Amino acid sequence: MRKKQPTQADVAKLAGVSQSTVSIILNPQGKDHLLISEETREKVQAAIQELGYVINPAARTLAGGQNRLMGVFINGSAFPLDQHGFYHPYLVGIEEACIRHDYDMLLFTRSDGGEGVRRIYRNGLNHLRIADGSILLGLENKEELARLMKEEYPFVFIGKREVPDGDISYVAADYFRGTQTILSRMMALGHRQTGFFYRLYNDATKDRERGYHAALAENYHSSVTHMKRQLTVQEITPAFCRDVLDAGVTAILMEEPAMAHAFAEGARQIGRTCPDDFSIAALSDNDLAYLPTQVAQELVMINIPKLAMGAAAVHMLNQLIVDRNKAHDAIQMTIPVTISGGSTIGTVRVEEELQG
Amino acid sequence: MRKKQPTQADVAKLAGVSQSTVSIILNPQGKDHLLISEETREKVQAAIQELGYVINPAARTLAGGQNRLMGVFINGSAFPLDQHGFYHPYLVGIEEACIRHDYDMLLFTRSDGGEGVRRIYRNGLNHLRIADGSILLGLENKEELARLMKEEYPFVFIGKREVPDGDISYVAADYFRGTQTILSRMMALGHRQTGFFYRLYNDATKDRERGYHAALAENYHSSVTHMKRQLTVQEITPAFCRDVLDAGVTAILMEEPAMAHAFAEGARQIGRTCPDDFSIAALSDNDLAYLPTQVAQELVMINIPKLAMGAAAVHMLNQLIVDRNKAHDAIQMTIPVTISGGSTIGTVRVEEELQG
DNA sequence: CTGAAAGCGCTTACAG
DNA sequence: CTGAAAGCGCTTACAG
Repeated sequence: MRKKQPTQADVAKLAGVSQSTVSIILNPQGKDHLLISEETREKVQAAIQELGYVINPAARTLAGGQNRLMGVFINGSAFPLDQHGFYHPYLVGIEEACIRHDYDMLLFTRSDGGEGVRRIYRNGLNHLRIADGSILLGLENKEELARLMKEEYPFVFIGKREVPDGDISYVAADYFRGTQTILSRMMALGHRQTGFFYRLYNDATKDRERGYHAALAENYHSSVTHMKRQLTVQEITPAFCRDVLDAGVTAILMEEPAMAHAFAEGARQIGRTCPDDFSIAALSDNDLAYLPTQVAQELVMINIPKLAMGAAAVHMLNQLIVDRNKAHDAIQMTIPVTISGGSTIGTVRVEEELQG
Repeated sequence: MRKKQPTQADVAKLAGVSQSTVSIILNPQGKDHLLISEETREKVQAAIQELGYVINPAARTLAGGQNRLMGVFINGSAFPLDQHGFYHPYLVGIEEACIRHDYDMLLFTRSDGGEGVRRIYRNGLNHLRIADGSILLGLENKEELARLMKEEYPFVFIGKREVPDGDISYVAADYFRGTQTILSRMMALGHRQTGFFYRLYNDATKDRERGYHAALAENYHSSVTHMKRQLTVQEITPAFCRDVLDAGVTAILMEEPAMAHAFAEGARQIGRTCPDDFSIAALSDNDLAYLPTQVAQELVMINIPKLAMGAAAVHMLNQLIVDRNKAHDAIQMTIPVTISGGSTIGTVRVEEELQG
């Protein structure tokens, strides 16, 4: 039979004080804390030692205290077998910042209703509520976000999400400026015919798209041919590459490195090489571990500052938790990206220009 | 100002029933659950929908319910930057099993008192108590284990730990049989002079040592020369290798692959090669990612079934939690290991035998 | 089948 | 400086 834990009342009885005195001593941030005499404090500490008292976090939360629990809701595995998980770098940043801010991490694992999508609400219950606040990664369900907002549950989204019913707090990568920088660099080297290819059309894609158009607008004032479409990696065949290149496109922006790699491979098979015949760049560094090391090093791409984003999310969420009783605007933070690689962008060949 | 969440009392009022009826409906495992009429049930569900009611987990825990929270206490980073963390494969198994058993994972991150060691108890408070039970990895502090036992907090240790005050529940790898198998294989190939080198002397080392002696005992009935000592990788210099080999030792067991690799390298520098001049094996597969791929493939070594161990820990802990009000013996489980590689073990050369 | 009530172990005004 | 008391939102006997 499991023994009953000692409670504050037990401690109080042993120390010869009231239970609230014990509570006040245990809560240094409370306003009465300084009023307790050193003598009382020592008696209580001694009783705590003697009984092996430990606080009951559930009772503390219920009574209005905090658990210092930071929830992490991932729409996927936090510990994928291959260790190259998309989310891993965010989690590194989150864990590190949680340690600094003195939070434990609560990983919600059991929200998969068998539909392949993890849901926050099941049976009408918000699982997140046991944590003081939560960081959300990869959640696509905007309804659930809207409901969390309505409940005024403190949360921070990693990645950008625009929801209908008002602003949510998020930390995002600056895809706008990253994309703009890369395309401007290409256009400075003479490229005029551009292509923009994405895997999914989501809020991040919209930012990249805006950056793409901003670069077009500021770098070229006469008309420019450009292609823009949604693609899967499987669709990037040699035939597709020929179509794109024969249309005169020489500056290619792909959402994912794997798509850029597939294009370079497809083009090679029809005798076109990079950067001689075309320049190419990726607008993220996702799943880089699955590409050859050389590609990972040479391909021009946007590096998503995942560690910094994870850490920033913890900072922001801590702020929301601390201020949870004040009226509060959403905090939205955009973190600068860096651009790596270099050898997949070059000047436009003279022949190309003559042809074009 | 944060809105107050609706409570069961609010739901009850709207549905025109008592608060306990709402609770009974929300707890399908409770004994009164079947007694509620379908009509009442529907009224209550409708009220829950309308109010957006969500249960308060802290209140539920306090009142004796369960949170289905499984704590994970790691003496290190759960999300190491290099992604080759020692603990990662355990966590993969734990996460997967937590999903199956419907637990969320609570990662205790904030127990580092700045001493480089994470502690369960701080300020006399057991942080683990918010979780229904916890899995412990890499905890060296036997005092804390003893205290957890005294409190009858449900926990499972990953790795073997013998504590003074009784048995703890653990899941361990079968280093005994793994070591015995490897050394028997070496001795079957003619090796008689053996060396056993370890990095730390802990409970796992003791198991390996027992396996080592078991193999010696069963394979050779006359006297045998053997070396046994504690080592760091740094100490494995060419001079050290010469000493060992010149002493006639031909069968070498190293705790870690890195130690085995260092020995093979050191030996190569003094002109001795494996498996011609000696056979070598590692008694774990820790930190394999840092060794050359070829070494990782060829070196004979014990593969620790980390995924299976993590999953088994969750199963066991779930059992302890379910049975927490019954008297309970500790559950101790040893999981078979496999042995990989092969080309670092060979027959003893005739010259060696003549020399020896 | 359903409700009134005790109790889980805390925090926090409030009263002295 | 310290204590008595209300209340946080549930679960679970208990009574009907």
